[in-house]
Amino acid sequence: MARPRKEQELDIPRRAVEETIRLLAQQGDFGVPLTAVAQAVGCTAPALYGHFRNKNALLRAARDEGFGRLYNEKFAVFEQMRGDPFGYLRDGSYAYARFALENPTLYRLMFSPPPKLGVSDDPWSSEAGRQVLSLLLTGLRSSQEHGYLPGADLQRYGFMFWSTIHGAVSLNIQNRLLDHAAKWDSTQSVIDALMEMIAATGPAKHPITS
Amino acid sequence: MARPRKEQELDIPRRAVEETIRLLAQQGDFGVPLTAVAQAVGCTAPALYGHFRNKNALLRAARDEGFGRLYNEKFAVFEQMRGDPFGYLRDGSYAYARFALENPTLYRLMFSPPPKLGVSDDPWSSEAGRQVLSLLLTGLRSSQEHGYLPGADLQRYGFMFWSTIHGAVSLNIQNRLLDHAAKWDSTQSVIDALMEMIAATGPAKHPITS
DNA sequence: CCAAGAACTGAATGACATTCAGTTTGAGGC
DNA sequence: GCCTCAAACTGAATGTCATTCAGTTCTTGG
Repeated sequence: MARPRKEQELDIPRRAVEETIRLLAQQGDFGVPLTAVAQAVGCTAPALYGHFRNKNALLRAARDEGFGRLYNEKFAVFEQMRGDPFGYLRDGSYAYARFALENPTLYRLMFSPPPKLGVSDDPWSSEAGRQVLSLLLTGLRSSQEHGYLPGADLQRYGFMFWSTIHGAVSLNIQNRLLDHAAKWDSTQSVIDALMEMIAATGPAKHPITS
Repeated sequence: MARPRKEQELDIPRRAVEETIRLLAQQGDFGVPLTAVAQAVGCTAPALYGHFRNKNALLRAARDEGFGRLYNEKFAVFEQMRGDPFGYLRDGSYAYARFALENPTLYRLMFSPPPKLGVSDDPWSSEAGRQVLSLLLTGLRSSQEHGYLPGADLQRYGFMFWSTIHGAVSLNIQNRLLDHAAKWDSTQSVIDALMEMIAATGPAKHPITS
């Protein structure tokens, strides 16, 4: 058996990424054997080398796919929330956190990749992350136009905003003493506190204390 | 050559941890070969198994040592800042950020360890992290006694505070497009913004805008 | 001085990633 | 329909570690 017949042809690149993400979640670790991916796809390990330079390239592809999925989820919320930038900031953050907590290993691959992935060597790899950030900045800019964060340096606040949520999500993912619900509550509490602070700067529609 | 003579006896456990941390920093990756650690220590790889159950145990020890060093640095600032809780929060955060940016790989090992380390299986492993957090909470409590954050839920704000700094540090460590100075500036900016927010809740000694 | 055990070492073993030569199939030219 | 070639794989190495184990050499208590 060598080259497969047309009927059995399978879209290895796409399926490999898909299965890698699935195995990443299943094993909770980046150390997924290429052999396991190949088996899940239905080919042998060397066959993957026809589509990816090496294992790192496959993980990079999975990472990019992760950014794509995260962007899509955030973008869906964005579309749904047109006209309510404050609501977008809140629900977009929830969506972000939910994605992270539901795909912890993929999230770790996206934001704490092992340096050997050579992520920074590839100009495309940070591009997806930048898109996610730009979505946040758009939300902040709109919020500012609606009276929130008057006079604030959005670049600066945007990074702080992202840092807070990324930090909360990371710490909660890492803390294995908490179950899923507890992680979510803890993360949501941080997001809510953040939103309260922003609300406090706004046109006084949202009261500071409940 | 088998058992070493007393003169050549070397404190393998301590030296192994030390060299592991050094190699971690040098290689910028958790994938430090045990052989390399052994060579740096001056013994063979199997000799390490007399002191650590396996490589993960060695990495856990390095991680604990990292928490110890971080705690020491924060504690030094704490002692130095007695009577100025707001100053402690600021300088303690700087110390935390400096530690993270100067030991990026060790920091990653401490806060984004590969799950296979089995970190959560060991009740001691989170203890050190908890001490660092309790130092922060003490700072917040003192700040509250001095008039800042009136009525705030410290547990909640403490976690948010930590999340923000951890997030900023993590994102900056990960961004390889920035050089060391730029990472530091970016992180400091986040800390300053955070401190401004806390100052704004205080006894009006610290003006909100510069 | 001796026995027992401590502390290592060198030589396997085993899991993977990665490479390579060889095989089979799809497609285009005739 | 047949032939040739490149594409797409496969099975069998190779190399890099982590980990184990049997065997060797010190140290120490008697």
